[in-house]
Amino acid sequence: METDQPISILIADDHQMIIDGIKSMLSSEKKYHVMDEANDGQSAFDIIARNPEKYQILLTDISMPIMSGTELCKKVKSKYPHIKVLILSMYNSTAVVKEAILAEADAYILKNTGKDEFLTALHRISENSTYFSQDILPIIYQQYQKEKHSDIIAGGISVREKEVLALIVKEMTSEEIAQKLFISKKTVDTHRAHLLEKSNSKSTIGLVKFAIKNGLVEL
Amino acid sequence: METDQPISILIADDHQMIIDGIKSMLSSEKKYHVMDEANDGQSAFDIIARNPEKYQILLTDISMPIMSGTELCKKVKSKYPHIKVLILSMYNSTAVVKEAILAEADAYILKNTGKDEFLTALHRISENSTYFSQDILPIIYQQYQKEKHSDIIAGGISVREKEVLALIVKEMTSEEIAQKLFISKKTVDTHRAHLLEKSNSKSTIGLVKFAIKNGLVEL
DNA sequence: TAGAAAATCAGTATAAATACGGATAGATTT
DNA sequence: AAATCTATCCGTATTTATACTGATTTTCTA
Repeated sequence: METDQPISILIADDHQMIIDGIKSMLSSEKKYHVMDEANDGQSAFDIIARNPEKYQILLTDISMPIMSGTELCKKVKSKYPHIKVLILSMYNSTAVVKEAILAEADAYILKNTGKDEFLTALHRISENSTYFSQDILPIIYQQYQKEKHSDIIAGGISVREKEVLALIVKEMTSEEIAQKLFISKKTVDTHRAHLLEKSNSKSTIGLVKFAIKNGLVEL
Repeated sequence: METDQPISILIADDHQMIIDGIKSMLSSEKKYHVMDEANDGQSAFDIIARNPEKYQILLTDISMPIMSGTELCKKVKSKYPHIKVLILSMYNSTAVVKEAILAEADAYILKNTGKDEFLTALHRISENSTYFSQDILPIIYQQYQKEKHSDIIAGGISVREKEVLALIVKEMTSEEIAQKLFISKKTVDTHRAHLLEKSNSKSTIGLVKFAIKNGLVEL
């Protein structure tokens, strides 16, 4: 199937410039063809759902509004396993990489890598192989397997903790968060303590940076 | 001079993919030619300093390591005023736009704008005109003129305040910051209060987000 | 040179976050 | 069945941050 007609690609990125850049980059490569594009995870998923057989490769950013790249990857991989997913990320952090692996991404590259590596990644996943940016290889061969709980995400942070973290980043106090989630302020404090540990932060400030770096929240 | 030989461009961006994307986008436009590239502000400046006449347009990202895009813009504009500067930004905030204007940028566009707008911006600055992304036009025609103090940056934040902010984002307490800057903790608290006002934040969390959004710190 | 703004410092008070040291119930894994 | 992990809760104490109302010096600029 790689011989005559080009491999069709769907790009999901909230930065139009990245999309246009990639399209231009690929315009000279007749092996690939960018069929459609989306600016958030949900639209990307909808586009695929409308005609799943149309796409062979999904090229997605990590941090996008409405639905993140990793969530999109998970959903696509579970419903349309024939689609290869290449994740593009701004940051090179253990947590995000692990999340991408757990989402069963086929390739993961950083946005600060060049055209060559990008094309290599595309070639590899077209051959049913995988490609992970060189910088993150050490991370992969660690014990990510044992953390394969569906309810554990970036850096061992639970869904509940993530929920609390999102509200913290929204400048809410423990008191306010407690009310919003119908739990005690003490419980929120405990979550905070665990978040501080898991993110190796000294204070809430570190927490905010952690959340942003790991794409757990929208800036 | 626009007639025969292409207009030479220098790109500064710490994301190689953006550089390659832009290069691909411009490869079909024979009017422009990307001569060189840099991954941070300092290298970009060095490259220009080595041969200032070689470049007609500087295309730079806002947030870059070592030297930011706006700083780069200021330095280039003061030493080599013949070079037109187009600033590429991730975020569309009043503060950043104002900073870009004060840095005398010729064009300012967002990374989520498409190829067309990008080319329009290039054409405009080639004709000694300016181009500012449509979304930010209202901001421009406000009283940015009266804030034209060289020591005032993003959102009316002074250099000292910016200094304090940078340390806050590094998870330092007021006490620690006071020691580091050889001032009283009370002074640091005052700076904090002013920063909270100017960034419209309820707490330090908002301050951190503000700093990141406006490229005042490296994440 | 008068006025504005920045940078410095102070007191007092409250609110919020962090650090301890616990505890319990439920789910999952080994 | 035992161990582990999550999510929930409590008390006490300390540290940090924020709010409010001041003030002084310097620096720049209109």
